[in-house]
Amino acid sequence: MVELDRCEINCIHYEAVKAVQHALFGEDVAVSLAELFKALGDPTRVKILFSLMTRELCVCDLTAVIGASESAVSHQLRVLRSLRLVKFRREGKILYYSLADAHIEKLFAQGLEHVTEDKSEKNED
Amino acid sequence: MVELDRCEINCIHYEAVKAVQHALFGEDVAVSLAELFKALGDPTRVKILFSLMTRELCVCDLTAVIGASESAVSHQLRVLRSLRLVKFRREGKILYYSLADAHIEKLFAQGLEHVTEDKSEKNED
DNA sequence: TTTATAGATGATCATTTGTTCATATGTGCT
DNA sequence: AGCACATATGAACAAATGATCATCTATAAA
Repeated sequence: MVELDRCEINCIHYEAVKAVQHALFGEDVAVSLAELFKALGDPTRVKILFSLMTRELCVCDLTAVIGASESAVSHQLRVLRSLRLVKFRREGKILYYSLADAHIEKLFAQGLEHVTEDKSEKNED
Repeated sequence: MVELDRCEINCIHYEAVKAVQHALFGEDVAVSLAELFKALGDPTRVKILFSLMTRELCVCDLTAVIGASESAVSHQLRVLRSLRLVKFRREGKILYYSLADAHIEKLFAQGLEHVTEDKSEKNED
C-alpha cells in the first residue's frame, strides 16, 4: 500500500486509486510475475521452450535446433531452470531437458494469440 | 530453418532435431513473442497492467497507485502502447488508459498460477 | 588413471533497459 | 494571448542483460 497523502499531484480520482490499491497484489507478487515474464522475454529462451514443447531434448539438440552456441543455450537453460520453467534428467553424459509444467504451454498459447491476432503494424509513435 | 550440417557437435539426435525444427515457428514469431513477454517482464509495467484490470485510470492515478514518478509511468505506458497492450481516450487534459484486449488478463492469470503455485524457493544453484 | 565428450560456469564486454531531470506538447481557463 | 495543469519526450546515466571465450566438472570408455 502506497501512502496516498504523499502524492503532490491534483488530478487524482481518490476513490478509484483507493479501490485499485485495495485490489492490487503486493510488491513481491508483482516482482515474481515480472521475473517470470522476463524469463519468457528473450528469443533464445522462447525458442528453447517452444522446442521443448515438442519433446525432451539434450543441450546439443537444442543447440542445433535453435542455432545458438552451446554456451549460450546452457546459460539460458540456467535462467529457465532457476524459475522452474524447465527440468532435466541425466542419462550418462547427456542431460535431457523438458518443460517443468503445463503452465508454459498455456502462456505461450495466450501470447501467440495476442501476437498473431494483431494484423496492423506496431504504432510506435 | 538452421542448417544441420553446420553443427560440429556429435551428440545430436538427428531425427529429433529435424522433427522439432519442423514444428518450430519462424524467427519473427519467436521475436514477437519475446517482445510481448519482455513488455510484461517489469514490475512497474506489471503493476500498471494489473491496475488497469480493475478499471480505466489516468496517468496521475497510476502514479499514485503504483508509487512511481509520473515520468517513469509515462515512459512505461509508451512501451505498453507500442505493443498494443493498453489504449487510451482523452477527456480534456486527462488521458484515461485501459487494457487493449482480454489477452493480458488471461496471460496474467496463467502467470499468477505459475508464480503462486510454487511453494518452494527458487533453486538458484 | 588418462582421455574424450556433454555440459556448466565465471569473466568480460557491448547492448539494452529503466529511471531521473529538464523540457516540450496539448488542452482548458481567464 | 497568457497561464496552469496533465502528460509526453529526449538526454543522460547507472544497472541489468546476453553473447562469447576460456575454464572447469562430471561421466564414460580405454
